[in-house]
Amino acid sequence: MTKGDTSPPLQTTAKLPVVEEIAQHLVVLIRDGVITAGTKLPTEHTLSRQFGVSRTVVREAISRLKSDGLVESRQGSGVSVIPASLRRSFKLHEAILGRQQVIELLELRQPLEMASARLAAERRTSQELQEIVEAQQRMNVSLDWSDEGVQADLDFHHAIAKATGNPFYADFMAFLGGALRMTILTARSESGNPNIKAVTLQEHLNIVQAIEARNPEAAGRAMLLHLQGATLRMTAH
Amino acid sequence: MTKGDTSPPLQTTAKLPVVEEIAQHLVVLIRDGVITAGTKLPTEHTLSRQFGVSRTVVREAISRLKSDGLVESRQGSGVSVIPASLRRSFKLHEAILGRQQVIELLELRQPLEMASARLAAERRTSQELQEIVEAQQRMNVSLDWSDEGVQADLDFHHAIAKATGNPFYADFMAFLGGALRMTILTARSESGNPNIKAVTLQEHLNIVQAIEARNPEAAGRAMLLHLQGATLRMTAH
DNA sequence: ATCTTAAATTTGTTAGACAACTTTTTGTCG
DNA sequence: CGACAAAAAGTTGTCTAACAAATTTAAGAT
Repeated sequence: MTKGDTSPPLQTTAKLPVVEEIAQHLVVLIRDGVITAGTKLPTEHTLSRQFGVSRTVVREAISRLKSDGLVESRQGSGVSVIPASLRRSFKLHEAILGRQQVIELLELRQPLEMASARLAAERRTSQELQEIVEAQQRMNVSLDWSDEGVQADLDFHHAIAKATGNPFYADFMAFLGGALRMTILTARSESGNPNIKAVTLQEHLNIVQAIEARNPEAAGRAMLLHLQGATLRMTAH
Repeated sequence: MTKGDTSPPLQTTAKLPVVEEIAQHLVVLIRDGVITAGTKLPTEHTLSRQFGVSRTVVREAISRLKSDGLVESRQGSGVSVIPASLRRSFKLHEAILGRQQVIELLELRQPLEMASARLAAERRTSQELQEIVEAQQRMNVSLDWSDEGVQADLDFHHAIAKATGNPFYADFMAFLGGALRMTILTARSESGNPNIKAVTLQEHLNIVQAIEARNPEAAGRAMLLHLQGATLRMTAH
């Protein structure tokens, strides 16, 4: 008879770790301007007593804020809040995205993917083109429309982003792809339409051909068509 | 007396904190695939001995990785690496950007700013328009071409991003603006050309008018012109 | 061999201590 | 009284030790 299996303490929400809770609490305090930029946080001792936890836990929470560039600590002085938007971190607050958020994220992705395709068409080397084709083919042979197929799809877009020669494109596309991965997976599993795969492959082929021909305009246009189609397939419940 | 007058540059390397160093080391291990996704990290005790630091430090480092969604820890089991691209964090590794990185970051920003302007022209409310105009005017009255002028400039772009109604645009633009802030500041201080300000203000005015007229095409075009000009001013040392 | 139970691992959290550094206070001298 | 130097207090950085909680592994009994 384990003790923690029943009767959730129903105090807040769930059993989310103490450190995470405190970190989030501090983030809210900073974001809402309760703790103005430039001023200092309460001391670790104070926060420790205030939250009823040990200093270690407080330090781990603050360490996360430092990692995100939200605060800066100087030994002997204290922990000061860094001016409003100098955070060098962009993160999704929740791991799982709601429907509205997926739409918004796709709306952010669209212009980036188009620019990515255009730049790739301009700058791609033969080696980078080969990697794009390889991902395309791997998606082609994936019989089942599930995990590895989605992975090949994401790799396809990532390969294009890498072909821009701009590492920020590559990194950010990988980030966005990871965030949308689950959504893509569920969307495809729910709609059992086998026709979708053929359509997607044709759209991909158009993009590849434009990049191969070093035609930025055509590449951007083909990517736009692909994304519009994909968005419909993903968001039309 | 300003705070930055001390701290002579005799550090250059050995200054970075222990926790940060270890965290970065672990990130590299994961990114380079030395520790495969799905497998577990060495135990905290092992890492502690391996790095020659206490378990507290190791825990703080791991806590940062957890915050970025890179790893997941289960009490009693261990710390397992989360599948490659499920990280819900996009961050700049270095706080200070080199010249090449600035160019690349601007290249990433351009299509986003254009899309932002287009969407803002479509969806902006009168209140959001007012905020854009307010930032524009604040930039106008800022006599000196320094800190608050740059802040108003960033606020201008941020206000446009907020007017898209898409919070991801707003957040990401704030993030990019913060990253480029220093570069903008130094670029403007170095080139003492007072004509630049008039040009920039005129470019901003064109954008505002297009958004006010709810003309997405014109807004995107005006933003493109503005960014191309700004890029030249920033990168042509 | 299978199930149950105990022991060993491993992370989560707490407590206290000392070092390194900064800020504040105090003491001294001009 | 004011300025400067030294001492004291405060704060973050790191370490050690310990226990709690959860999981995994090993041992034991039927």
